[in-house]
Amino acid sequence: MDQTAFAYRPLYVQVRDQLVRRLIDGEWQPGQHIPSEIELAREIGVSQGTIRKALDAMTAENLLIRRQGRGTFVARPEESRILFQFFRLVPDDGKPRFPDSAILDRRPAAATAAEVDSLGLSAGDRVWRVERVRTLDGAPLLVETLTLPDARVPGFGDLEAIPNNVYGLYSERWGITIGRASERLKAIAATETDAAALGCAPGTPLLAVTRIALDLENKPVELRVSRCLTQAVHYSSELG
Amino acid sequence: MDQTAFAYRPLYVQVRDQLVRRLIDGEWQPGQHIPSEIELAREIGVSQGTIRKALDAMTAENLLIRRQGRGTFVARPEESRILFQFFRLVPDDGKPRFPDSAILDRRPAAATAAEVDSLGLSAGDRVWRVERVRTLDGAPLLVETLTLPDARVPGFGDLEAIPNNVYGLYSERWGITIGRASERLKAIAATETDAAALGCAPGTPLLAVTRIALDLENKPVELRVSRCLTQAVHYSSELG
DNA sequence: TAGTGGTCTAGACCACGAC
DNA sequence: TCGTGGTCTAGACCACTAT
Repeated sequence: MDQTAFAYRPLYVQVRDQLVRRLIDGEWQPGQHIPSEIELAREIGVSQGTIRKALDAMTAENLLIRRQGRGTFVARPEESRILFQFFRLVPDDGKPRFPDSAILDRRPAAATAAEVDSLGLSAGDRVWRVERVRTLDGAPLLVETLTLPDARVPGFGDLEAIPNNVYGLYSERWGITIGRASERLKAIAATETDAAALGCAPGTPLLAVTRIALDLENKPVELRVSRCLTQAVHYSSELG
Repeated sequence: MDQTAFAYRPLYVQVRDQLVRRLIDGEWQPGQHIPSEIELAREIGVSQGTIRKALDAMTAENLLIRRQGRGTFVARPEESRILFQFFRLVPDDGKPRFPDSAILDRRPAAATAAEVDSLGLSAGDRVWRVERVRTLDGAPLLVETLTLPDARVPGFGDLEAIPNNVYGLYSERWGITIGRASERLKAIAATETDAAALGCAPGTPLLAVTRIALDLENKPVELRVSRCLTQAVHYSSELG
């Protein structure tokens, strides 16, 4: 393996990139057992220690799960993992729980300027927009708008139902793995529409969370704007 | 070094703990050059590889800074680092900048129940409370209340001024290093008092950020409640 | 018992910074 | 040129899991 390329990249980084590529290309499916360190070392032609550094890096990125004595597995977008990795709204007095969802609307549209910008589209590109309300213990928690580029999710309009865990859907239906996301939070006042959906008064302060979800190639997949009631719930963030 | 203790801890973790202890005890000051890997390996009696794993772990915790060719240094609570590590409010259209501060009030008090709970105090313990308003380019950005246990910051009342970067103050004055913090975010309506300080209308939606800052031993040092105007600014959070 | 990942070691060479 | 941290290798042993 070329270790003296013009733009120098450590060998273990090159190995990591090659393995990520094989994940993207679907050679290994979510949940699947991948070859052991020794097999990969033989196959790729580097030492076991270098393979280990690459696998450790991918484990840190939540792409793999390693279990001593069992092997290395491709991470799956299960609810429990999503809950831990991507869902930061926590009841003030308890453990994180996954809210239920009810779809309010699903329709195709032309991307707005903001969507073009966030999702890396071109003017006039088609998108799907989904509006849903999510509840915790029956009480409305948030309303959110999901925007998906039509080109990324062919056949989206034919789906009979949209599951609660849409990241699992993206993975199963289109082989798209959400690797990371960036969120922007603001405090806003509830509009008439939001207030009706949430059962609160117009003007109620809401936590607006704008999320861009990226796949393993860091290409944007989904834009999500959530408006959340935070009376009994907070957004949790760990620094450092 | 005992590697077969009852509660098994990897050698490199034991080394890390020992080195963190030496940081806490002040053997190495912020900014100082610590011994090289080879020296530490000789001194502690483990291999250079084990020292490296311990130092890498501490680097990942932002306790150390390593520079190829120069050496390993104790991280300093400089503005630029704090800005990156602990300050998540970013102008919508630009790079993070450190806001200016103006102290509104500073007074001793008995800890409230919430403060007792957050800071691990006992009922009746004394605290210092600081109220300040912070501005970005002259425009009010947020008002915040800092609460410090009196026992942790002897002589706090004698300070002539309270600097903008209080984490730097904690480090210089009392040898306290803030290692991490956890934040809880909610959307609230501006009170009359907050509105007056921020120059907005009462009832304006504000982002309320409640932060507990912890030292290297994971003991709480400061409770901070910030109420932020988010018209031109957002709270940035990276997931994954 | 066999196979996996986790830890630890020892030594080589490379890239970077200071002199 | 020297000393630093960064990478890479090879091999040993340990802890965990499945059979």
